[in-house]
Amino acid sequence: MATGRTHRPATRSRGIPEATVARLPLYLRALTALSERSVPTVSSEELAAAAGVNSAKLRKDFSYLGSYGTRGVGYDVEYLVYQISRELGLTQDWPVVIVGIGNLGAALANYGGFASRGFRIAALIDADPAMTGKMVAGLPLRHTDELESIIEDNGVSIGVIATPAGAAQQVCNRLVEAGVTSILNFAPTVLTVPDGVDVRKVDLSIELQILAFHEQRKAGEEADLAQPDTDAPAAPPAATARTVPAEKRRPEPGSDGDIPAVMPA
Amino acid sequence: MATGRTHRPATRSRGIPEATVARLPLYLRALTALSERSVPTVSSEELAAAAGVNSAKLRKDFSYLGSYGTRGVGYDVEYLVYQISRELGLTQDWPVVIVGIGNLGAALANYGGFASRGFRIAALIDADPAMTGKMVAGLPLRHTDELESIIEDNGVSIGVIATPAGAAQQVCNRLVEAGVTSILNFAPTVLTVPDGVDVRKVDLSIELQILAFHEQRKAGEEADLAQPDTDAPAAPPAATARTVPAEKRRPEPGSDGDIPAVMPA
DNA sequence: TATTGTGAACGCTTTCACAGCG
DNA sequence: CGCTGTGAAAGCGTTCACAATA
Repeated sequence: MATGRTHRPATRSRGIPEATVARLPLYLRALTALSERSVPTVSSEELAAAAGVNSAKLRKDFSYLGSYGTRGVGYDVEYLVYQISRELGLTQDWPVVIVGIGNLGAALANYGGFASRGFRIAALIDADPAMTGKMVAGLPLRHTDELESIIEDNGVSIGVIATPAGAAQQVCNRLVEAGVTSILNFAPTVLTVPDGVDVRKVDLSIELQILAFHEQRKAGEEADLAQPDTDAPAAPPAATARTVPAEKRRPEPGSDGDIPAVMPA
Repeated sequence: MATGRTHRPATRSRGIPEATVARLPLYLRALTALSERSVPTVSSEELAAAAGVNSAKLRKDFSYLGSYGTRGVGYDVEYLVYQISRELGLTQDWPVVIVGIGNLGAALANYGGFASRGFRIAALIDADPAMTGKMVAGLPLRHTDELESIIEDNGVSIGVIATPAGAAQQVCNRLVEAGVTSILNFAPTVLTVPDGVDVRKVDLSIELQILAFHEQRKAGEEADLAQPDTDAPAAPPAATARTVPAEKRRPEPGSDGDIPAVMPA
């Protein structure tokens, strides 16, 4: 690198590692905050701290975009904001639809992060006819029947699925059929899509379970040799079926109200 | 492995790769579905398909837990459900608090995935005094003042932060101070925590930005040599500050209502 | 025979450490 | 001198392909 900067720093984009792409939004956020405080330049060390990564990683990441820094000085904040925004495709307008306006869908519609940075909610779509026309986040709910026309009319290529698990695949199919090629899935299901369609999933229950794993680890380290195999079945792998010792949750008097148990775990 | 199965398949847990841990909940979900359909055994191929991974990966993952399968047959569904549940720490009760009951917090409180699998909402906490006592998901909202006592009284070690970005670090500090050691963060900020505290973040805006990157890629591949550098500033890295070409979003007549623009990107 | 369990190869990601340069 | 940019090394994670075995 260093030498030979050709005339197109633009489509040098070929082959930015996925791990780097996933961090660019983080850097962008930190840079935006600096920009708002009118900080003109920032070192890799400072920016890395703000983004919660280490500086070597950050420098390596930026090296995939080009040589945008100045040795001995750091990075120009505004310039980097622009370059990263462009790299991420945020200098253009991305109409999105949100399908499934329950608690979560409504939260998403009201979430500022969607409206900012080039994302624009083209429509909120729900299957419940009784909800059609109701206003959420300033937008009228549209019925699922209109899904295809909404997508085509608005040139929507990004869809957000916030339906119950059972409806997700079907909604997904219709989105893809209508032309959506990127999907953000909040429903706790594995979606099957054709090649060329990207799916990212956000799964609250999975995140909690990962935390529980580590939490258990911590607890186990203290007591260590405790936990002499609770009442675990030492059943031979392919013998009589073993059942989880049923619900052994203590419902803690007075705090287990009517929490819906959808069991999407 | 194979040979020498010692008496404690239990705390063989040492050193399960993080990537594997992150997939265990996925397998568990697929297995639970099979269990509900009373399917007795499943092959790595079938289970992998249901979980959306390839079978080699699944077998490797399971190999870290122990030899729970039967060659020529497959895995006993119930037995695996139990083993994975135990590995993840889901056979015990995990009281959690959710802090910040806005749109998102309420959605989380109502989300079935929280209530299932050993997670129990110990309390919903919000800073707004006007909200205190209001019922959400069958639980009364508690005021932030009670945060410490709630955590101590209930032995809460997992906290969910769904506050605005500005309040997140402060809430986090109080949670950690009171004894929480695992945090699921929905606020778009980097949280700083002491060693020994786990943080996982869920960031809607980041996921969308990653999708936008790939989406842009796809579009670029079609038109390819098009996009001759929109109006990009070829500014020398450390020269005069470059500003993003201001808002060039077309507000698409009639659809840019009062969407809050919090800009947490 | 069908399918698991796993060494070994491969590829991606992170980290190191320092040359290059303003 | 200070800080970026980057080869090279180290560390993980995935995939291959096949020996082990119920």
